[in-house]
Amino acid sequence: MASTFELSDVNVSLTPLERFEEFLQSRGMRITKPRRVIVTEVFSRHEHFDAEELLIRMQQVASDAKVSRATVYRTLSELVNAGLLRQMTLSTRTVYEHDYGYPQHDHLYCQKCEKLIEFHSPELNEIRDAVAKKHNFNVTGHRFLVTGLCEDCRRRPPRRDRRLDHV
Amino acid sequence: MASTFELSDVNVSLTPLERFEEFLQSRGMRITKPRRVIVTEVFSRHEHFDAEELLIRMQQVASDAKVSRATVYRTLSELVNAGLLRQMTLSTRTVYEHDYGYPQHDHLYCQKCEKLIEFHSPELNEIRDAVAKKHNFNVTGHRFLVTGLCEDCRRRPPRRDRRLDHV
DNA sequence: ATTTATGCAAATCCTTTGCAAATCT
DNA sequence: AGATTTGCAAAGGATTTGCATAAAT
Repeated sequence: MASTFELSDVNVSLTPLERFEEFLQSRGMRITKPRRVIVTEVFSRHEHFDAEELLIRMQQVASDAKVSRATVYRTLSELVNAGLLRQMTLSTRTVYEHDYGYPQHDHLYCQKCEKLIEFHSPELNEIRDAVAKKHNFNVTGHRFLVTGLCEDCRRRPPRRDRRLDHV
Repeated sequence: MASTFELSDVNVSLTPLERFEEFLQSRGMRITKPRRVIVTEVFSRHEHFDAEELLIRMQQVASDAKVSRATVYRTLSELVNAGLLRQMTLSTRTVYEHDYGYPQHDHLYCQKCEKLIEFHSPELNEIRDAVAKKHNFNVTGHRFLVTGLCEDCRRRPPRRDRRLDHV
């Protein structure tokens, strides 16, 4: 059965946890301890992370709050569905980042140190929408990843392995 | 030992096979039958494909030209290194497309039928380079993927599963 | 004759799933 | 109580790897 939840209903003044609880309720899902603990941990830091990194962090919190790998994966998926997290696939791993209450942005990706640098570009959306219009395409989002070498890594001789170019 | 091959040395008038042979030689790698057969098959069609699809195509060619799965993967990787193919990771699979002798472009990705529509946008590079300059970032490439619904799929009610938004 | 590449099957990595037990409402 | 969620371990899918054999230089 389709949920009645719509993005326009988002109340931006809620904390991520409150927002997630609202989402769970709207779908008839339960507010459980593992879910609460995961959201709290996820939003305690702003850096990008992957499932395995989060799992390790989860295993370091108070022993009565430990969560299994399966639940970490399942909850990350729900957080994406809820619009709290955004996910993207880099060359090897799937990374997550905060989406809720965080402005839209894109990334510079350093192929050497794997650092992700965020930037904001309104012009990009204009280009995107113009292209979409031309193709009668209905845009729901985009992903723009600029690959190369960050400031720090430029000092060392760059590597030239095409294998890493795709991300 | 580092190869002396540089992108500026590319002779654009070569066929993909010739170009690959040149690449192999420059690296002291051997020109083998499986490699020749794969390159020929890969460049016999322009559509995007993944490793498994190519493997199936390989198994349908003349029986004396069959190639194993491992060799398909290994050769695809070399074709990317050689600059003949470009690869990108979609939600589930890694797809390849012709790069050699083909103009730079980006894609509209239909989340429903998984179609990839190519488009060209010079303005995009300007934005990219401007942002990079601001961050003292050395660009080697980029990937811009616009997600949504293509013209054909717009006629049916769109799905709203955030899980598919990341590609 | 050497050295590299291939094919096979086993191994790996990341993620998902089945199911009984635990936890919510 | 009744339904959903969790944790575990096993299953999956895609890709990589070790090693003996085949092929290229």
